[in-house]
Amino acid sequence: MIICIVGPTGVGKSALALRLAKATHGEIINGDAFQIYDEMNIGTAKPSKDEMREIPHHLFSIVSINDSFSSFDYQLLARKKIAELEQKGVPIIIVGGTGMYLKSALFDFDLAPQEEKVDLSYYEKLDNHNLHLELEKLDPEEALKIHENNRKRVLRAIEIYLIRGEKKSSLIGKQEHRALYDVCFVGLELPRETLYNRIELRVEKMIESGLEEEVLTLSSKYGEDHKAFQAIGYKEFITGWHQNKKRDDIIQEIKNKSRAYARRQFTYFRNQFDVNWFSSVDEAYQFSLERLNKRQ
RNA sequence: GGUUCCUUAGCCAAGUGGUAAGGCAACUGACUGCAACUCAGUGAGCGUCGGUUCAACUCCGUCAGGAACCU
Repeated sequence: MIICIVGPTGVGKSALALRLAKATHGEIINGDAFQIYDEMNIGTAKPSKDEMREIPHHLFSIVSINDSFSSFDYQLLARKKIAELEQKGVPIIIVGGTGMYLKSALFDFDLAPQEEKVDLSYYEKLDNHNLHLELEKLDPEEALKIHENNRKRVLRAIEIYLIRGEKKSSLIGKQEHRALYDVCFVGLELPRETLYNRIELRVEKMIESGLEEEVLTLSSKYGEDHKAFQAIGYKEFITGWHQNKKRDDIIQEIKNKSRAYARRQFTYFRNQFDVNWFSSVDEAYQFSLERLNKRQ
């Protein structure tokens, strides 16, 4: 039995996971795209060293900022870790806010093991509209689903076809769209206003804890051009410095982006997973505990 | 007390005598190798009252609120 704790940023997922793990001698697997990276601690609200020492935490800080990481890598590592813990017979608690990572690991996503590079330069030169027309030729079904302005996704759908020789739509069509594990999704929610206040407070705490210094240190150590720095808090400081933005404006921007992110997470979890939602942490805790105990 | 100017969605803001750009925020949604990414959709009839006009948010006046300057 796997308990997968989801919800928007700042609701208290990590704390719930920790509490559950302590009570059940369970172990925690990270389901967050940026807590994966080493050295990004303050901005990603990673659990503290003490907490990690107390309870086994997996898939935290395992990738260097230099490395590129994707949902394929996550799928591989997470599944491996799940198998290992199932073998060991401990309760598994996955916590994270990255819906797609969770979905790709837990559901029957078909991601090709190694992806060769294909030359997309012809496509990259096209404007949005013509690029979309190209996808329409290769994979009309997929073209219907992706808006032509969503260049990134249109390009990726074309790339999938070129690499795999099969349409993205047909690859997805072959899947059963069900979870591969006995997993129970537990969602934490709060009224918008309460959540937004918590998020703002959390950002302020991050600033006090030295987020700005962390960003400066890491970006000068590794350079600024890394996927990892797309993370909220890092991105805003890096681009803000270049644009000579005022510190307060940068902080405000981080708050805004965090709120918008929380909103998107709600949309994702509500509509992509079958989640048991709780606005009370205690109730979520009780519910999860019962689920875990039932299987042991 | 006088003169001039301003008043457009939650905020910022463009605009024309013929029925209102855009940005931010908010909300809804999409999401199968960048996902804390990327993308789509949704809102006002223009401070108030009255007048001119075929037609006013756009012209005239009234009142209210605000700004600047003068005394």
